[in-house]
Amino acid sequence: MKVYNTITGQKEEFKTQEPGEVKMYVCGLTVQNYSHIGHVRGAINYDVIRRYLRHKGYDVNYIQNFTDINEKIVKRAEEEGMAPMELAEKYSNAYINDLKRLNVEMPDEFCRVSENIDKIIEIIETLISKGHAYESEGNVYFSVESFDDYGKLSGRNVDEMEAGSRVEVDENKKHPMDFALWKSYENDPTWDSPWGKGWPGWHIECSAMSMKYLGGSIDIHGGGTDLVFPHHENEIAQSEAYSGEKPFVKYWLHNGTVDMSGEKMSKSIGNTYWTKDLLEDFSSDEIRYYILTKHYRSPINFSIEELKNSSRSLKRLISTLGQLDKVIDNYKKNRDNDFIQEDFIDVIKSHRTEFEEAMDDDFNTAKAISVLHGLSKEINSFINSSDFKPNDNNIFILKEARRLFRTFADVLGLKLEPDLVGFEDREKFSKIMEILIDAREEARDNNYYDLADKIRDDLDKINIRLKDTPRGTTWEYTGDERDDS
RNA sequence: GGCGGCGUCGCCAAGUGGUAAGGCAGAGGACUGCAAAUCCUUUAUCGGCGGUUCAAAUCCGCCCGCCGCCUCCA
Repeated sequence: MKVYNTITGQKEEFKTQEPGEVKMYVCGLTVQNYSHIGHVRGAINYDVIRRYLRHKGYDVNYIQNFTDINEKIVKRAEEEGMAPMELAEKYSNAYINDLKRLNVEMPDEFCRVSENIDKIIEIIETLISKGHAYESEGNVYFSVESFDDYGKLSGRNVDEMEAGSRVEVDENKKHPMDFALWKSYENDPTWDSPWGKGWPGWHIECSAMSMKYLGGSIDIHGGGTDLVFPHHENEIAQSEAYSGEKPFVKYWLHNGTVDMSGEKMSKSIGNTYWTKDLLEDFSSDEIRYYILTKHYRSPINFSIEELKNSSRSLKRLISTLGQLDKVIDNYKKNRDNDFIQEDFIDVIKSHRTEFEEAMDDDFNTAKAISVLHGLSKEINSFINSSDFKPNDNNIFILKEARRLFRTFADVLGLKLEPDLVGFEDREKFSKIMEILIDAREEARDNNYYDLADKIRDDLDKINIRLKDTPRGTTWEYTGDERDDS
């Protein structure tokens, strides 16, 4: 398995420090507002990476943080008229809810800055005693000049950067690139520290928490590409200066951002798509599928139009699985085993290999999904071929195919279930459909096509589509048809 | 100005040296009472120019266009 490592700029063979175990830390978000499609894109990318690592047999320990205290949270709390910690609680819960609705598995642990102040203080104290940090007016700064490797992740050189060219340099800093480990702050919420009341700087939290929850050196550290500098660069500096252990992180993974019509989506531009709103109109499968048909490192130029387009592609997979279920579930014991297509087993096996090869190559979900489409086509051909007969052998083969299909879907976190909104009592509903289909069958047998077509057309209007197949009529709920206008 | 990325069929998108995956949309055909679904067939030489090579979308150089980071950001 190969993984693209930001720090080397290359795909590297993936080897964990402890055989069979992966220590993975992903930067979460500052819980100051609802999550948007960009946040969730990362969450889905890392969710799939985690699922795939587990599929490969790794035991994955996955930690994600919440930044629950900083200037922005305080500001937002004022706007919403609540206490900062209350606001953080509100939006972290909202985020967790978004993740659940998107079928994103929960991390093994969510860690919060506010709960780890002790560890942060301990690290800062050590950094000061080692000469990597200094205190000034109640603030503590990390000295970038004290750390020779500074810039190794983002490929920057301290001297060449125009620090302060766009932002005023804090006069307490010895070097313009120095960054805060501890910030002096008077009003609540604050924590006591050897340097007075205040709170941690932004970058130190991830160093502290990844070390505390996962141990010294970790295998995978993920986040958006917009975190490479300065956040992750600073994390490396702090962590390695603190522990003396290198590397702090073995593989740095960065997912691309979600842009809006060529512009980066951001709150300041106001072109944000909130996750909760998207979930009103699209299923978790539709959102995940859309995201996963693009490589995790590529930027996504988001548009509703494209999301709809990719939904049509997703439907194809759902439909295949639906057919598979029907053929298998309707099968009744049968001794007629003369049609056996042994080589279909090989077809299934080769798709398994292809899928894994795609995922082994830096989690190429786009390619993996195309393998799924290939398998879908094979299954459809098999089931719909004129000489297909559901007998013991063929049903056995189809069950294998279904199992593989499901396995792939699970790795991608796709449910591939038909949209049944409004049909909660499905069993009863199915019986009603049977009655309708029978009645229409009879109409057709007697050449009452007008009536038969009326039944079909009327059902279509309420998003139920009938399909006349060689083995009888089936129905499916097509979901709310969305206008493309 | 510095660092990084991108430009592949109408649209989305894989593909990092061996002669262009897949999906959507389109066209033709099979199936159907007609449909739908499904299946089959069909549509590109890879932003431009030059170079390296037996061989390049893939490597190198230059140019054009777009974007991200350098400030909080997933």
